[in-house]
Amino acid sequence: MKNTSNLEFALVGLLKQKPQSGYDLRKTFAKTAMRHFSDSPGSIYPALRRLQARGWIADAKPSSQPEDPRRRQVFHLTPQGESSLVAWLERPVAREDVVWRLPELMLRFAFMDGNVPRSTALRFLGQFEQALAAYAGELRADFERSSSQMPLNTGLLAFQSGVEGFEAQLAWARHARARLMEDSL
Amino acid sequence: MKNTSNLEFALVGLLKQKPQSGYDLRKTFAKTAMRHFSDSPGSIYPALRRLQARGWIADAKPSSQPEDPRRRQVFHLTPQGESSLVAWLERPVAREDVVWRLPELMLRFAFMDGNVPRSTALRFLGQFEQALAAYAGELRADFERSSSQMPLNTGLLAFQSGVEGFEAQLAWARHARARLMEDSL
DNA sequence: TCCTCCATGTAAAAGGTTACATGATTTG
DNA sequence: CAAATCATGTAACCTTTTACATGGAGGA
Repeated sequence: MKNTSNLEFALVGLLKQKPQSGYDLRKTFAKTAMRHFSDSPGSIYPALRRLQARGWIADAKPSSQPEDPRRRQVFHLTPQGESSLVAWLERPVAREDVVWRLPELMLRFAFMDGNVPRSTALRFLGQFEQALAAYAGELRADFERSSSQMPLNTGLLAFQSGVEGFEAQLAWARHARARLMEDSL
Repeated sequence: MKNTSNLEFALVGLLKQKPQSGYDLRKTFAKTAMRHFSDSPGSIYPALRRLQARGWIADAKPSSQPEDPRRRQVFHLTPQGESSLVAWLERPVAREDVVWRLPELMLRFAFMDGNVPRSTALRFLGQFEQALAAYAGELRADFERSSSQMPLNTGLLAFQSGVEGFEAQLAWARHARARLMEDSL
């Protein structure tokens, strides 16, 4: 079984919350906090078909004659799709994920509530913090070394922005874990 | 003329600093602060050829018989490549760039020193701050509204992370502008 | 009637990932 | 001499972007 793109997991996560049509999903991408996903039909409709071909989603319509194929088509998650979603949410957080796939990690975290227990989200944040602290530490050390070796320039400043991005993410993770823990009391 | 990918501009920027081979560039991507670019040969060598075909870069070798084509091939920027690089660096910062193309903006900023005057970098940061402040403000308002309408959940926390990422970027931009201004005295 | 929104699709093009392949040179 | 590194490439595959296309429904 081949890899699943962030877009595909986003679709699966949204369909888990509520069965809906491709058009509904496009509107969600266009208007809500998930706006950094493209809402172009050329990405979403093919992605839905791939998921359907894999058996992760299905449409409600019985296979009666399709009449007008241009009619609203509501998809829902299959049991297989559900278990794939949960398996994805439960994956451990590796260092490489933090370096190369931060958006995917955040997408996973966003979909945890309602699909896996809070304990899973807390475990996720713990692993996330660890990996992030390690990587951000390395970057910071690298940056300080470079800083002392050359005069100020825009390349250095851009590097600093990258380091601070990871540090901000780390601060968020610590805060989020604290919030979730007090929320569970 | 078609669009140029971030990878291609990264190659152009590095070649402006110093003529070098594809292998050298791969090492740079593998080991320096530009490590979030892939160092796979399957991306870099084809990109170099596209740039060569466009006339932005050229190799030093005269067109003598190529003997062993597996020999080190050092590329340098052509005048056309240089002016394309500068034109890219000088583009105004639009709101959509901030929303959709933050990595490209940071890449541009990183390559400014040595290629355009400091005043261009300062103008860039000014426009960047404005667009970023506006967008981060919208996101923050959106987030506060959502926060007050529903109980705490991981989706909300993930959203918060996104907002804070933009806010951190904004804080960096203000700081960077101050640093560059005092550096110019 | 005209325009906008609903709702779904296709086609072409391009870029990147992964995996594989080749052979020279340097290092232990 | 063997292994690692230098150095460049190809091929298949896949996703995404962009642009175009189709029609129904509802409101001004």
